[in-house]
Amino acid sequence: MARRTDSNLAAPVDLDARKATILEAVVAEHIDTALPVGSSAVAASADLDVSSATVRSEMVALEREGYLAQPHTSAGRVPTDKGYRYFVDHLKSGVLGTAQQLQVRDFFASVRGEVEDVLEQTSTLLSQLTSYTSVVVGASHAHASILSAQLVNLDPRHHLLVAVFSDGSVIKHSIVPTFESTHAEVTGASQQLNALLIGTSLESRVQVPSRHDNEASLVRDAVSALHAAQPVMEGEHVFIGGSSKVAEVFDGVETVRKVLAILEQELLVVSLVQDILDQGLSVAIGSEHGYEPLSACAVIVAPVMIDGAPAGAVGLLGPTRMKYREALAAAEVVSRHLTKHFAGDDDRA
Amino acid sequence: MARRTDSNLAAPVDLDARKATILEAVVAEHIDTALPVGSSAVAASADLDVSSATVRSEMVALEREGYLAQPHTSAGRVPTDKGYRYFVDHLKSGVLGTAQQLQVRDFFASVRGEVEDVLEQTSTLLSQLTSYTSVVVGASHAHASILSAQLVNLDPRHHLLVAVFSDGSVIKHSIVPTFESTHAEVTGASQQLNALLIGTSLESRVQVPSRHDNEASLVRDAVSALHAAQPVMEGEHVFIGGSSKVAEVFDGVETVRKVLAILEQELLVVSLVQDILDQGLSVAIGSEHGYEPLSACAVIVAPVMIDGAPAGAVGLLGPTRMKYREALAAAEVVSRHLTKHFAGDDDRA
DNA sequence: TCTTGGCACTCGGTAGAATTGAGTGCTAAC
DNA sequence: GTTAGCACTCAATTCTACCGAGTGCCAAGA
Repeated sequence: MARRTDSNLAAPVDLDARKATILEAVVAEHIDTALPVGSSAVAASADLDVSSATVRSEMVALEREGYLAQPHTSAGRVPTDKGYRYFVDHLKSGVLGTAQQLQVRDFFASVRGEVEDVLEQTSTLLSQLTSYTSVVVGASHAHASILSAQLVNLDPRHHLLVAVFSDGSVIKHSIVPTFESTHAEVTGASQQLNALLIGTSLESRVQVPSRHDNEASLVRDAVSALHAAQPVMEGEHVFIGGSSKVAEVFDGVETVRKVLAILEQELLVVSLVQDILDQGLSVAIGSEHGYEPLSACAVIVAPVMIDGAPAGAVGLLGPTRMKYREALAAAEVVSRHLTKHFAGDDDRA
Repeated sequence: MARRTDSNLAAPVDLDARKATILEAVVAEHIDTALPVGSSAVAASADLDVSSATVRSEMVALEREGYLAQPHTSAGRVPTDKGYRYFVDHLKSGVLGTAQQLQVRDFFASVRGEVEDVLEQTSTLLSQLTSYTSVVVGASHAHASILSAQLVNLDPRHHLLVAVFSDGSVIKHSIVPTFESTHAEVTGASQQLNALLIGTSLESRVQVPSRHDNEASLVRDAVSALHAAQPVMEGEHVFIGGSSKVAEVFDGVETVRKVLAILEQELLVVSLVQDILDQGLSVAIGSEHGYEPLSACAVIVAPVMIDGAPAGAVGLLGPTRMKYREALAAAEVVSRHLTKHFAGDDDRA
């Protein structure tokens, strides 16, 4: 399973077998212990029958090539982002533990409710499965068509536009005209809106009435409000689960603060996920995504499909030394279930 | 301004003037420096003309009475929760800095949009003003009456109930009957629902049709779905701003983790805020609210009113050594503005 | 009786020195 | 090309001494 397209990067230079084994041993060990890994540990663990001295000389090579780094002389080696990248690219895909598989199955067998609720709960699930912070990004409504649009009279000066979309989403928008409207005018405008908007999507432009009466004016206000809402929709469906994991998983208050600060900006999180997907990656390590404050992080993403079209994504955010195999497995399994949940419409009991 | 009712606690024993001055000096100094405060510092700062020895002997008394504590012999004193409580109860109310006042004014002069958006942005504002994590709890919809209810046909087996309330809120709920319905049936059910529900609130029971045709069945499903949604509504409107401040303001990863974990459970946050309001407090210090994981925290709350009735609250969460005067001032100012914003309906341009 | 200067004492924090030990790089021999 | 051997490096740990902020107590003074 390729975890990276070669589109925008030099073809991955493959290391010879022994270097690869050593690199992988270092990464695995470091992920486990969070400590620099020494040559003797590698010589002992990996089943290459060479002495630590040999490992050592290979390690200088790996360091020269940028896969490993030394915190200081006389310490063991630590993987660089490039080292993690190699590791991830050559990872044989893992499987979820049976207990976790069961948990996922149970979850999707019993979730019900609105899309938003499902996504929110999914983000909690994903975070529990992995002990990392999870991100679930919902579909954009841009392409959904409008099934119903109505204007509701709150009081003479305040009206509420409520639009229902074919994907089951609903948006509302206050309309506060500069004039008072009669009940009849609002009802009339509501009917016109329905006629005008049903079947259109947020992307399509519609012909608004050009008359100057209150009713026409309401219709114009409503339509423009609706189209103004479009950019907002993107960010509407971000669910972040397990933000407290950030404090468990990163060391250094400053890192924790920076990551939390990023997570607070949901729009930014959406574009982060989107960027990674656009790059064709399923894992972005360290500085591979451009977000400097997250340079200590690795982000895993997996797209969710509806009708074969991308319609959102699930993601995991952890330290660069995260447990890639397990986390990738979890993200993939959950995204697959989610895709099925929205496609086969219902694995409900 | 009383920050505590005496309803459930022994009447506050008032300390003699000198003890009070000393206690207040210790608290103020500790809030400022986060360090234990020594007798000489107090003797120097507070304008009581006594020697450090005298201060010392008073401090032993204050410690015996539970207002102060010593981290260890030969360290200065640190306030206990009881000490903070005295401090807060005798705090003369502060005023916001002019820059901040301006910021609040500007904010409320220019916010617009749906209630949810306003509340969310308010929570960000409050957190920026104070450098603490903020909580904004929106009104419950229980009392709002229904202005419109309609059933929209997504496909023959999936319908969406959309209800609009007099307070401008909208809720939706999927209806997935066990049978397929014609367009006419859905439209019919929609009309019946409108007739049935308009003017009722989520609290009032309505008479549902007892017939056995599809249309009646849809109506029953929709009504019960709507009433089942009620408990959920409470939690619908919680906005937490500045959760990254948690990492700035508390020391100890474990504390940060615990606090974040609490903040993740929005329902819990709502009841925390509600509990504090119910106790008649505007500040809950340390273990005064029953939430053990938050024993290192102080929580400030200020109710938001609509039409004279409580309709939500704003809150701030910080360490027990938080800057009470400023934080209280910010919470009060913001809650007042918010109240005005929703009442005077609009200080918009 | 309250206040205060004086004084011995406590104990966390810091700074420096010594030590440890994991791990390296190099080299000479296999 | 591999490896055992060895000198070297350097963070981390331990130990020591010591400083000093702060206390508690007491005896003298108001």
